[in-house]
Amino acid sequence: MSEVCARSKILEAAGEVFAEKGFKAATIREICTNAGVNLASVNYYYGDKEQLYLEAVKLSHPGRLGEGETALPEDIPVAEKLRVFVRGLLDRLAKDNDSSWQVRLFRREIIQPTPFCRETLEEFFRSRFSVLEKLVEEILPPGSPAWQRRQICFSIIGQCVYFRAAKNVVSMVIGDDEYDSHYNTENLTEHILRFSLCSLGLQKPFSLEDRPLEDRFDAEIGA
Amino acid sequence: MSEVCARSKILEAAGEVFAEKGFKAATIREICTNAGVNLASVNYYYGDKEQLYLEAVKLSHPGRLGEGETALPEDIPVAEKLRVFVRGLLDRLAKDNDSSWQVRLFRREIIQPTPFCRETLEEFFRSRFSVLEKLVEEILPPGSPAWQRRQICFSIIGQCVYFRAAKNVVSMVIGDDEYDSHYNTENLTEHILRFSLCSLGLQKPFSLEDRPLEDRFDAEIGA
DNA sequence: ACTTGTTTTAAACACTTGTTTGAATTACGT
DNA sequence: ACGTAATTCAAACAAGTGTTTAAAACAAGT
Repeated sequence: MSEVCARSKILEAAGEVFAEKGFKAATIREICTNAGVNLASVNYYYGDKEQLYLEAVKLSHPGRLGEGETALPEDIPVAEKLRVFVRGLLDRLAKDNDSSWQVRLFRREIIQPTPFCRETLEEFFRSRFSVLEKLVEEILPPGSPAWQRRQICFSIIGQCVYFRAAKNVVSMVIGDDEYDSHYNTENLTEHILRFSLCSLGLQKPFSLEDRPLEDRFDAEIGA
Repeated sequence: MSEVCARSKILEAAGEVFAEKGFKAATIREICTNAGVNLASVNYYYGDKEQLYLEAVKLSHPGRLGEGETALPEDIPVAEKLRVFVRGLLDRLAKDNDSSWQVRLFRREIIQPTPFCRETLEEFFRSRFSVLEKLVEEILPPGSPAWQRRQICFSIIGQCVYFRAAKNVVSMVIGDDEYDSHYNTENLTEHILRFSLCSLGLQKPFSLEDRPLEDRFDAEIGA
């Protein structure tokens, strides 16, 4: 198609294949075929497969992209900020994502980090996590311990990741119909947000009245 | 050590190696070496690698083991039942588990199912899920839609799976010290249980008083 | 002791993988 | 046009994989 040099053609094809199959299952032969270059070109331009993968992941880093999603709107209620965060994360993790390989490859690294680019990912995780942590800190009472705050953050993140990563398991249990109708990004955002806001006391719990009180609030847990 | 036939020696060694490295990365050569049998024995006794894996997974199925953890105690409050469920799941998913390869191999299949034994797993998932679903049904108001109930179930399961499966990410963000002190099975059980019970209205939310009310309950979400 | 069927063995096969090689081709400055 | 460097290419290499083979060793029945 485009008249670009072989080096970038390789990287483009490699990103696509790596995003599709992962590091191990992707083969240099397929990458070179798709790129329309000779088999030896990968080693000529990038040294070996591992360095090629690292270059691809570096290019997939959202910091390098102009997505600028790390900044949350300022002048909205904290619950709304949380919704933006949850939807953003779900979007990024969306399985049926026909977006660029950068997004898909980076999602791969989020869900199953390879040992090659640990530091590249670590920086991303920390920065994203701190956004959520500040958000939860706004909600929790001032005296709350930091470890508890972080556990809550991971509970929120965990739901997002699980719903996306375990699509197979979910649809295996509930069937494809219900999955299609209740597990798109919109549905999941609302559910996870509500589930989490209830815990945080910003929304009424799923079950409030119309239940007998004898077995309510009587689990001797925590405080 | 023990004087058993080659067939079972292979299965034993295979279970160990499969649990450690997964299907793809495990090699027949390593299995046979560990079992102390000839390389060709796997194909002689089991046909091929795939069938051997399937036999190992079948043997790892908790239904086949005498663990009998599917039955929850009857005469305890529903919140306690949920705790038993959560702890049981966390136990089964525990990363640093020096237990038998059966448990570790089955955990592997739970987190990353291989296409080989889909039906074997499907039965397990459904049965376990229905236990949790009945439990949640007890808590929710009678009119609640089924899809919502199931979403809640997956939110609970998702937390358990994520905290266990994403240990690398978690400790990468918060450091090993905090992980060791606040993310063992006991801590996680209490946290996930509380986070979930809050949502379900069986426990007071993390934040109730001592916060300004202006940004509380004002997210126009759900009902 | 001989036969028959089962198990074990070493070797090879067929295939895929990442990587290297050395010659052929191209690009480009002089 | 020439010469040098960069690039491309087909081919092979080396290591690893699951699998097959055919002969050897063994066990058991008669």
